[in-house]
Amino acid sequence: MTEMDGQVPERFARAREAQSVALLEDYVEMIGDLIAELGEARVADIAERMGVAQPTATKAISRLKREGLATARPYRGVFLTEEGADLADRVRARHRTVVELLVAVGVPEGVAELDAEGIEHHVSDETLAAFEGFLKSR
Amino acid sequence: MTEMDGQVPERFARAREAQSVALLEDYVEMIGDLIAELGEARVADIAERMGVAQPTATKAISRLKREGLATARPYRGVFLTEEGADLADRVRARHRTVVELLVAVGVPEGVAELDAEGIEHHVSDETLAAFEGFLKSR
DNA sequence: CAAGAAATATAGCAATGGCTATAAATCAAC
DNA sequence: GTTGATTTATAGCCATTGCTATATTTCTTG
Repeated sequence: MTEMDGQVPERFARAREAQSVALLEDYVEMIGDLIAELGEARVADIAERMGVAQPTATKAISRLKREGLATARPYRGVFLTEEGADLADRVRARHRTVVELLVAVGVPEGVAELDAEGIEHHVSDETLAAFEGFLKSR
Repeated sequence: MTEMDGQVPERFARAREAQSVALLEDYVEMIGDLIAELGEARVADIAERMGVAQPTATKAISRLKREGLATARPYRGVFLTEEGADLADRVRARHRTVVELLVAVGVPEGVAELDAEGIEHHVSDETLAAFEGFLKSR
């Protein structure tokens, strides 16, 4: 045990909070990718890439709209708000940094990609800055 | 984009799976800690340390019993099965390694503890091995 | 050992994130 | 421009993980 015992509940609360944001981040990044590649993000494409059924994607998109990250008209494509696009950029950059960090400490490329998907959502700004510093100073 | 585009849905599915196991791991580790410290794990203590209400802890313990990781009789303490104790040991070791790795690449101790709580559940055996190798070879 | 305090369990609610089945809207092609 | 195919939305289900309120059991103490 460490000297931080008193903060244990807060640690878990923080991890839970991060998890609740993770899905939003994944969807926003994916929508950003689709728009960049295809000019628009269709529900069917989003569902396929996320590996979920189409109604699941529709429901997630509703939440994105509620949170002000995306806009969509019924039976039309999905688009990101400025806030959503900013978030997508940050998520993408963080993902790259996490993969690079993992590779830098010896994790095989493919494994790094797989693990980064889960890890990235729990990397705070401070840790991300440390990762960048480490990568630069090698 | 990388050369792994075809596996994107599997990546997310894997991250989701890891998330569903994370809570079990946290509870098992915490119960192990409590037994080591106090000789037994009471529901009230588990709830307090996990930062959740007592019925939430009770419900989680039911799941642990269902999964064969813990045993408990009503109104009595909670104990780990052999499988649960093994899991607790592995989780604890992995947690330490993740914190050490983070510190090794420049993350401040306190931040490392916070972030590790979320990160550790997404660290595969292969990545963990790479972390250990990196730490040893410094 | 009886009563009150403390701990645990249960009931029931909400949000999230899955799913299938089906309805409704759009698109394509004749 | 209709019709059939495709796409999206909706309805309704399940499990999980939280919560509060309340019942029940155990513990403690006079």
